[in-house]
Amino acid sequence: MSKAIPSRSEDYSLWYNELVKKAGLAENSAVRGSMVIKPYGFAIWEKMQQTLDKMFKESGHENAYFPLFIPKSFFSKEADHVEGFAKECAVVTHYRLKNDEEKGGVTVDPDAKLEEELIVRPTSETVIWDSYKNWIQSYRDLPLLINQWANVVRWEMRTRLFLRTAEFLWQEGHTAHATKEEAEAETKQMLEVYADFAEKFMAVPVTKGVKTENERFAGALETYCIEAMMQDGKALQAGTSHFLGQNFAKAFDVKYATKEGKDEYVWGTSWGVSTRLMGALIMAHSDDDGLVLPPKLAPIQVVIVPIYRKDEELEKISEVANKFKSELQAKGISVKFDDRDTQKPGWKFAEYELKGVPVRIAIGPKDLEKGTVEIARRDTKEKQFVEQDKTVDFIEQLLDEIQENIYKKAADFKEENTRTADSYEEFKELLESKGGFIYAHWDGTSETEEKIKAETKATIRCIPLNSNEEEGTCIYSGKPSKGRVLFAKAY
RNA sequence: CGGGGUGUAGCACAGUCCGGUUAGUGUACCUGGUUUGGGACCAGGGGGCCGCAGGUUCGAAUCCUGCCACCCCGACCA
Repeated sequence: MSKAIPSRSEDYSLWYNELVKKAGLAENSAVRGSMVIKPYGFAIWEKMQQTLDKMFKESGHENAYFPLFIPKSFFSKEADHVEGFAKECAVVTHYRLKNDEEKGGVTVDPDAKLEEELIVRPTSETVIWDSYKNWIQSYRDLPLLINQWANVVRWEMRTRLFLRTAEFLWQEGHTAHATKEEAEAETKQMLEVYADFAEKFMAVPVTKGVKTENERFAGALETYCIEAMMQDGKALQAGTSHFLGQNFAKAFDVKYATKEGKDEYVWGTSWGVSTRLMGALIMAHSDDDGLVLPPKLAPIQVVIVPIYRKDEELEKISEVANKFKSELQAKGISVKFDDRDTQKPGWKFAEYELKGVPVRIAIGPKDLEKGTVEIARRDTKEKQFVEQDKTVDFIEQLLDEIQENIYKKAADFKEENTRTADSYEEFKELLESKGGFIYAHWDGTSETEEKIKAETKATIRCIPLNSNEEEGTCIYSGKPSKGRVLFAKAY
């Protein structure tokens, strides 16, 4: 099968779509807007999950599970929340089918109408806070630090594999605290966890910041986020962490008794990342030959391809290959020895490049003679011969080097495509000609933000956390501004 | 939901304008043989509700109507 994918320069969107499908990550399903995550794609997601789950547990969180269905009435308890999600909810109205006498097949049984409709969760704040009401009585019950791995449904108009699907997988953390300060600290802590994960594991550099009022989570007082840059210069929101204040505590009447015996509302946070991270991972590093995976998240880190003519040769090569396989595995490196005789070496090379396997070892008759192996790295496509007794150490080091290199490449790209604009003309010119991230002054009003969005399609991705205070004037309104914010076109 | 485009073998496409033998090509698949350091070659073979449903016609992949799905551009989107 010809697996060539379109080039990025030709058509970036098409390149992404084809890559996702050809690399065996995911495909569209029979259900509109919902994808099938295929084994290789799911293996990458599982690695992300395992890593994140460990990070959550190390920071004191526990996993739990709450229902998929949420009673409709729960949504209306928090006004901003319902407004934010109402437009994209899937609703369950009946609980039974029956045979269709007229048209054949089955039809919804009108006698099986639910008293109260159920909403398929688009996020779980409401159902979780309803439980928290019963779980929290006293300051001794706090903080409550819960995470849930789940699927959620948001009825999106236009979907794209991983980046925006009607149903997606994610984790959502929901915590309750005695004080505002504690909840704020939690919100920021989880933002740091996300940023660490993105940079150290996904090798994707991110900008940390706070969302403007327009972009804030429905029901939150403050939304923190990490924003990544894709290879086409567009921004991708990779994770969010929300400070909910006492909004949900008040909506669901979650109070605790203080040491002094007074009743107080608890303070909440919620935070999440989704299978959208897969999109970020793919778009940040991959090239026209296929995926480029960071070693820390690659399901297969090293693949060994034998090159042989006769069965005796394969036998000898297998001995060497299996020795490397077990030695590498002993060091915690995942290895696949592809000794299938149904595909030729060249075919396998192309296949594992498409799948983004970081390191490839080829062993052939020449290597047996010389006591070497050929080692190829996916990120730079460099190949070299390495002596067999140095191979294991070499690879261990090489995996670290690849992890670092692809991070650096992405970080350099992000820096090269981050610019400042001091006038609206310059802003529009930069956005049009170069894209990328643009730091510019903004007067702090939603009105200005929306006008800029309408005229240029760029939005304020965030107000960066590390930005220096700098007096200036808004590029749009000319009004005073205390610092630059990050603008970009976004996914 | 609005504008545009596309649905033909697992995948990529031709054929559709102008209806007419048995619907083709590449690739993938199966069999046999030769091969194997970058997607092998030769020979033979199998695979099609032509997106779905209706209609026009002696006859529909082709014409008409409706629907569905996907892609692009908008709108929408934490």
